[in-house]
Amino acid sequence: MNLSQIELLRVLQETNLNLSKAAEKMHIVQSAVSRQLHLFEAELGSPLFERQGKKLVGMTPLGLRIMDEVAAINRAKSNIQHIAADYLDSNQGVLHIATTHTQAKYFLPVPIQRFRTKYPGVKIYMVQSSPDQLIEQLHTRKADIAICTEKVDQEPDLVIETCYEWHHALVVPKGHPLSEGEITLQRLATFPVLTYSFGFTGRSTIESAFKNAGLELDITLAASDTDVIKTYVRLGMGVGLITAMAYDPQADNDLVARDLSTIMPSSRTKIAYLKHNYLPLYSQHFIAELLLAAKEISC
Amino acid sequence: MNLSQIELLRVLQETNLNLSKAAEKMHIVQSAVSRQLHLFEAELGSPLFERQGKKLVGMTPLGLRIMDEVAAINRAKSNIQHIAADYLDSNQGVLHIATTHTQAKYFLPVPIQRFRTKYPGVKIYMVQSSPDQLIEQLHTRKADIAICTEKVDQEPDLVIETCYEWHHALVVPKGHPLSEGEITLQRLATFPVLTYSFGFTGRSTIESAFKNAGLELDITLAASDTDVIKTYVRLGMGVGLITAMAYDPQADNDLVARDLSTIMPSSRTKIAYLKHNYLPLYSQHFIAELLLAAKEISC
DNA sequence: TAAGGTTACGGCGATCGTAACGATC
DNA sequence: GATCGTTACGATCGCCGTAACCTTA
Repeated sequence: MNLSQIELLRVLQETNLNLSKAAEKMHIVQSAVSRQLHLFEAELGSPLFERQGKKLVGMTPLGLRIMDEVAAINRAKSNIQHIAADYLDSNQGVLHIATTHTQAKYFLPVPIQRFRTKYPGVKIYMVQSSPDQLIEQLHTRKADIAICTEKVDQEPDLVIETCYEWHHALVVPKGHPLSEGEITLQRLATFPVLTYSFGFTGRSTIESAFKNAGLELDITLAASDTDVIKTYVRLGMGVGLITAMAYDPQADNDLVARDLSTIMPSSRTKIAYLKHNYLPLYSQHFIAELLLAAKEISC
Repeated sequence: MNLSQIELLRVLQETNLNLSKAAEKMHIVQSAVSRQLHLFEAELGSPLFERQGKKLVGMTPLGLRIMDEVAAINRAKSNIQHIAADYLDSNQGVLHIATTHTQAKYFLPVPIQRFRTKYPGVKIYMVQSSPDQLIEQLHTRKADIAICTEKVDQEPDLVIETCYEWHHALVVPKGHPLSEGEITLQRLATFPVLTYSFGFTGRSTIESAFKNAGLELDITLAASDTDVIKTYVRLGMGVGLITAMAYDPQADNDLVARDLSTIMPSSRTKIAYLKHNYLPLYSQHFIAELLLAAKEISC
């Protein structure tokens, strides 16, 4: 048994058990991969893969059971490398942040800018994706840290820290009936609503708020992007329900924002990362920076 | 990085950072070990060991941090091998049981005999040791399963299952004053006591029982071995406090046993094994056998 | 001087790449 | 015939063992 055989098992999983693709990923010829797999299976004494003819079509129960251990080894190996690299120079490296458009545009700019001045040697990659894919990004190690609002509870293997709490706001064009007077869910429900797509930025809290009040919600347009929503609000297509921090008093001075914190439950944006995965010092500092920025928002 | 380098780090720890000893353990020459260590340190970019001259005298912070990952890799690697071996033939293998004399003599015979008839191909090794060393035996992998009564709570990395609950009994020669009448702690305390050595077989519950009653305990002789205690009871050196199951009505018919369950708290014997360590099927069955035998005792 | 560690060098074996072949769609 | 996997063979590179040397108790 050796580490490249362990690595091979991981790569095979990522390539749908395709030896040729795996060989390519590992920068060796396909025949070498084939041989190593056979050698490994021979060493263990039983096959790890189900085969149809020569093609790999699945894993044996033994293979499946062993993949857990394989994952543990690969994780630890990569941790060793990262810890050592971090120890050599904790001021440079790469940081992959998976998040949604809203966070990237309205929350992250400040903490990221501060982080960059402290760690100019760290390259930052933003991996934008939909909320339900964020966790997947962590597991496939395309991202080191995910920042998300929905669906991240009760995931084992993940560390989840609450980042900040926020409310939705209503945005309407100046002069719109809802720009004045008391806002209630009942009153809101009489207008067509523009808000986030399903799964995005607290959409679920909006739905449950209306559902609990026994009201029907008429969502005319759903977007994953606050700016799109604002654009259509400006066109008079309806009233916008967006996260309060996405309202910019200067840029959006043609719109009126109304606080909804009294009639809508709050949402929580969280930071998530893999439990057994080593985070370099700069990543830990980045998280600290996020939490600091979050505190400032709350004030 | 390769697996033998990882293995080397583990062996170095076990040999007090002695390269020559490590080489011997790994069945290669010392120069090879030296080279591999240097290569590994070079690959990581920083030393893992503190050196005085050429001697290794300790680990760097980096080295210490990395040892956790090294342990994880070695664990997973060994798990892979065991899982595969188990899958090949779950009816043979080796089972190391760490336990104390009392368990080995009075509790284990029945479950072990039953286990042997089911798994004649499994070799059983009894690792007798003192209770405070039992856990050490697990961590150093000299034992797969430990059976013990004291000091096994709140160990992380260990799975602990309660096996059975038992009480102490008093044994005295026939005709002894305590062979009749009500037994109280007060009355007991007026006699010299023979019982287990510190740390053994519920010794601590005996002590606390007397202490809570404000009584001084006069322990004339302490042994780790019930048979030694019985021998000295026969010689009239005092009254014996032993585990109830160690009294054999036939073999010990010259002694009288008195139940102490009403005046002495019960003790719990537990089964312990490493958390991230794969236990072969037969080991799992052995544990089931233990729990079954424990149930029968309780009846 | 013994014990522990490093370095140089030669040989052997593991593993790779090339290449030809086999199977399956 | 294109894709995917296996097998044979020669070449290379890594790693071990021998051995000479260095350092410190």
